[in-house]
Amino acid sequence: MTTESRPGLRERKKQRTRDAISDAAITLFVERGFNEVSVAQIAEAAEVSKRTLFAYFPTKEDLVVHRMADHETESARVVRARPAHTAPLDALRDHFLDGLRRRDPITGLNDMPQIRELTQLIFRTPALIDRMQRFRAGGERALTEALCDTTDAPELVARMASVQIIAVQWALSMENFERLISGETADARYPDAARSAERAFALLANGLATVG
Amino acid sequence: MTTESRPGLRERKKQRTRDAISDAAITLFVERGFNEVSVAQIAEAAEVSKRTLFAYFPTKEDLVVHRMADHETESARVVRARPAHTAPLDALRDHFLDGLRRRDPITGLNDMPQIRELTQLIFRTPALIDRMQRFRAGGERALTEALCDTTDAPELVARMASVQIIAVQWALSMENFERLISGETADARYPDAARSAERAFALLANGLATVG
DNA sequence: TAGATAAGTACACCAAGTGCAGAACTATTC
DNA sequence: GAATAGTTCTGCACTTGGTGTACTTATCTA
Repeated sequence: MTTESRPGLRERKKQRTRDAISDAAITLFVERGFNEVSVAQIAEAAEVSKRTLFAYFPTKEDLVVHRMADHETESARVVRARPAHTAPLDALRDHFLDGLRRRDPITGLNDMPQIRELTQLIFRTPALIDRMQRFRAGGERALTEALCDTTDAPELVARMASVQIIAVQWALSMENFERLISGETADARYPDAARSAERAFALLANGLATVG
Repeated sequence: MTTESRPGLRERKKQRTRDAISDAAITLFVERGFNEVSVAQIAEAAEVSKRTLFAYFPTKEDLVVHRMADHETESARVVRARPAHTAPLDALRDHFLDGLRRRDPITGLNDMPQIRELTQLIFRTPALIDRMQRFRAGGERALTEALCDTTDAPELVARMASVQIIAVQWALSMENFERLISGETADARYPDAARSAERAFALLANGLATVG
């Protein structure tokens, strides 16, 4: 009756429940603000018990930020998957620029209403910003390892390079977020965003001494 | 009876109360761990009501991290106060190296028992790490402004330089913290710490392209 | 269809943090 | 130096995030 590749009913139900909870949460948060909605209200809206909600998401913050979890190790993956004879930094720059072109939400350059609302929610809520920073730390660790494994740079250099790169990517994304929040469209912002990214990566490559 | 410069009894009492609460908190936290001590117990140990405790410190985390608040704008101050014809990055490097020599706790290179214990407490407690990151964001903003005000670098460059610098300083301090936590003494660590810092700042100045 | 196993629920509980009304204290003024 | 105005502190009730537990209900397997 069920094909061999399809997960069982149990797994499908779990996924549906998980989505129901997350959707209810984000809808309510966007509507009324993170602190103005209680987890009890979310559980009620998703038609599950509070206890079940916490079985799927360990904290209230995770109801929102779990959607970003995939991106945690993105930079590390890009470095590992880069073509031979390509410098890590070049691969990362190209990937970021491609993200801008594709309007990847992670670059801050996506102005679709749902994504914009989610972004604003996060940036208006200190507790959520804090939580995002934890992903950043994880991303730094993963990138450091990727650099160590795929280049012959000493560990200190890998660590420093990695924190610099993540910091710059983060700052570029933040800048784009802010512009979009203040009303600019993604298409209008794109040319400057791309130029900024190119300059920022050039700065990473060539060093701060070049600007006095 | 009181000299004109001395604050009134009320102010002095406030300061004493504040110190009593903070001291009680840190003593208990170090003894038993952040999550194993409730604010009610801290209030009791400091002989104030829970309500008074929250009048002085807005959250449980602030009981610990308020001691770091002064350092938030340290980098910005260093840049603003640097001698004429000195590059910001040089001033910051010299300041960091001087911090290492002085065993400034902020560099992670102080192994006095009290400071070591406090450091370990923070790094063992995710909630406290999160809170520390908020200082970092403030430090980045302040440094960006300082760079804009005292150099003719465009704002994008100032922003990127600032997040890179703060990221590197943070990573260097973390490295020192970890070494000391794993048993090394500050004096034993010092030579490597200084060399690492010099290399890291050189990397900032010369760029990542220099290392493939 | 029986029974093992996993998911979900109800309920009681703890801790962080807030609002409020009044008590205790400090500063000021006559 | 007593009245009083202004702060700080307290006690208490309350909300909310999060956990432990014993129990029910649903899915899977044989």
